[in-house]
Amino acid sequence: MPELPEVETIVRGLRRSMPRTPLSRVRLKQTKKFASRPIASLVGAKLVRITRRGKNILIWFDDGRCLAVHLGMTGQLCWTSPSYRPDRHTHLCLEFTQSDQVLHFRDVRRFGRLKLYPSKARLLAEAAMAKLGPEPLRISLPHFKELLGRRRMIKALLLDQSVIVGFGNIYTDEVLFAARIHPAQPAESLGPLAVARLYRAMKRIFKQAIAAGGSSIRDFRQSDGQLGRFQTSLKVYQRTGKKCLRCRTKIQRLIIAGRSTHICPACQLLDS
DNA sequence: AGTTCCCTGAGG
DNA sequence: CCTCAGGGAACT
Repeated sequence: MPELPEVETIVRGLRRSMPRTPLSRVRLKQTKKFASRPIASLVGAKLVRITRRGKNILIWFDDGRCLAVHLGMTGQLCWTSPSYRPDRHTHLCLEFTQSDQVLHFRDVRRFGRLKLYPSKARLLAEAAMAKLGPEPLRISLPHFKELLGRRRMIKALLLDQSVIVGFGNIYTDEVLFAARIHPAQPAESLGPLAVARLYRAMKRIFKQAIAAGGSSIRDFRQSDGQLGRFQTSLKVYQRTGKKCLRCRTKIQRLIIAGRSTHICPACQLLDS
């Protein structure tokens, strides 16, 4: 569930209380999924910055190394105090010299990823990173138009991180509703007006959701443990059977691109 | 490009 | 007990 706005919210929150002292201790739960023993070698390094690429959180150290964190579905990355008691879902704790800030990573369903890279060059060379598409908040309209010149269903295309990054199931449904586009519409069949609506809806919804601290649907928490506020602004996601806020038709749930999909059947017509 | 699987907790 | 939730890798 963490999509671009939730990941951006986490990154901004993590930056706010970043300790500048050396890492003093790494506590790691060794599971098959997070077999990340090399992370322990970060002791002594200092945090220099925290950035985002798509849904990946990049934690940079003064020796050039980078810890890449993907939250998957239920991952949480929070600052806590040294008195925090790791539970059975806490996989990593980073402690810092002369600091009360402890960074911990929890992931109930273990769909997340932790990986340490020796340098920026090695991170960028990683296939999973190199093939990521453009950032929705940076992309130009002409470039966006270009991405849509394929036959695939628009929803499948938006969800594909190698086409464009940051979309997950919630924001895809919301953006398509706002742009009045049916999720099964072949992308290349969208006219210039529809593409422009989609482009503007994408920018607006991502920006508003970031400003609201993301959407807390199930597990999402900001890096300080607070809930996001954008869930109250969602117009179609999980509103199956409720009235469309634009035309009062009942919202339908269907399966598209293997994902549960929410649409207003009157506002989002499939045209051929 | 579509399908399966990973993983756990919530809800029926 | 069963089904569902879904990001992304690894298949086919």
